[in-house]
Amino acid sequence: MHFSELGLGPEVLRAVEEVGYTSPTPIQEKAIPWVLQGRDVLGCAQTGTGKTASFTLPMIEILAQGRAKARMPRSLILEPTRELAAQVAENFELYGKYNKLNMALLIGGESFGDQIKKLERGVDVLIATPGRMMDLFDRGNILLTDIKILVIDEADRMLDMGFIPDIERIVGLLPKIRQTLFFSATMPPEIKRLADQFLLNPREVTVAPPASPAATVTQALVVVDEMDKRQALRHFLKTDDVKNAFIFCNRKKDVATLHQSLVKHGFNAGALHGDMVQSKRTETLEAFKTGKLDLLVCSDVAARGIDISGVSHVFNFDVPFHAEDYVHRIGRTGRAGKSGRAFSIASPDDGKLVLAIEKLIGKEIPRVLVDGLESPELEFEEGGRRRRGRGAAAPKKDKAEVHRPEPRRHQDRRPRDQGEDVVADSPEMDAAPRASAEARPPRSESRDRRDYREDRRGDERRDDRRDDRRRRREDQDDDRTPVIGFGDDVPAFILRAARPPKPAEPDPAEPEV
DNA sequence: AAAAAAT
Repeated sequence: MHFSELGLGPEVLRAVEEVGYTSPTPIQEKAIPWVLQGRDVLGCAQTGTGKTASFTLPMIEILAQGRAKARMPRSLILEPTRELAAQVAENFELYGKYNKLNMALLIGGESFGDQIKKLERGVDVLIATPGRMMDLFDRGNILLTDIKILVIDEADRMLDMGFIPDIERIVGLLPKIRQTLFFSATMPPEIKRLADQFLLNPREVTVAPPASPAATVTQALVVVDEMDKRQALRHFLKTDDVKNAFIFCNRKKDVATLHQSLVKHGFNAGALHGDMVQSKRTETLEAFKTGKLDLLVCSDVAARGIDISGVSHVFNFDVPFHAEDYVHRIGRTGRAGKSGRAFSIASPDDGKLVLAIEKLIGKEIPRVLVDGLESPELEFEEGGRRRRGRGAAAPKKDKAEVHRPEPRRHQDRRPRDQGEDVVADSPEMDAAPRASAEARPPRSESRDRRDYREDRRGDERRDDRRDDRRRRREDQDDDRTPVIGFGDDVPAFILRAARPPKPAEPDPAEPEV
């Protein structure tokens, strides 16, 4: 199947060709002809399937005829997050290169002025998040009477985010005669109801979810005490050949503190969450995309849909609250047939969350150990009583067998504070051999621990048991090589540890347009 | 529980 067989015009085809794609993905192949015929489409597809181009390409084609009048856009695309909206806008720019279409991106956090100016000039394509869209409408800057095509993207996520009332209101303002394209990764009853309400005799297009990340992404999980999480993360960052990575936190404030901590440790990291100024969000994401930033510490704002090719790792600094988010997060790597690695850092309290994830993905996430860090067992609450178990398996006696040599090309990217010229603020716990814990001046204490304690200042729930453990650890011999030891139950992972396995399915590598 | 989205 070739793009030229879908009924797209020469301008669009030329743009597609220049980007380097020759054959459409399944959803593009199925949906584009229907869209071109003016039919409503109900698309059941996730990001990563080429979904975006399945509506942008035919829309460019359709909108190439005719011209927009001032304030009367001819099409409207609704997206759940600002970043996704921006991504769709880029898509239009890319493929609309040879069709002169006017486009406006209406998202919050950016000045009204420019957006209003564009609307005044007349736009063919309006790409918006619901809040800003309604705001501008209520101010009288948009007339929706000329909308010919409506796209509702990621409907299930809109539902999760509580946007459905907004969406219903917006759709109520549109002409009844129009073409509607409705996409959702899942079809729960509430979404089905919406689809019935918005669509007229739609063609249903369903594509299998892209090879589940569970198959294309090598996963591992470490259980450490809450206060050791940063050190565990840094260990992975330095020893696992990390080219670039998403690092997910559950809370915005933790995104900020972890980001600061990583920067202090010399990592080239940026931060992204929904409370940041939009200009910073855009700038940071762009820097990460173009490789100016190696690491992106982020909240779940970036968990879904964000498409950056060639991300080598995903780290869950926190185990996500919702199991589905785990799948979305690790799906940021291992894209387009490439391999990816995902490490999750759990604290003992995360037992239930880990179980939920393993149930969802249908397998156990291989446990790993970080040398030098104690790995407590996961705890599960059951009927008020605590049951423990299924943490990491006991470390292997024979370390040599599972020893992974300290890598190599990371050395040059490594924070400068490693080694002898350790300065006062220098944090790395293992940086230099030291005497006993008692003999050490307080400032050589790990920064993490200080930060951690500062975070918890005033929090009386300090756990003496932990202090004991900590002392024991600090007394340990210090000239150890950081190694990941693997639990007994995961021999396959050990064998492949140095090189991620090929995806289970030799992915046909359908180019995503 | 948290995060997302309008100011």
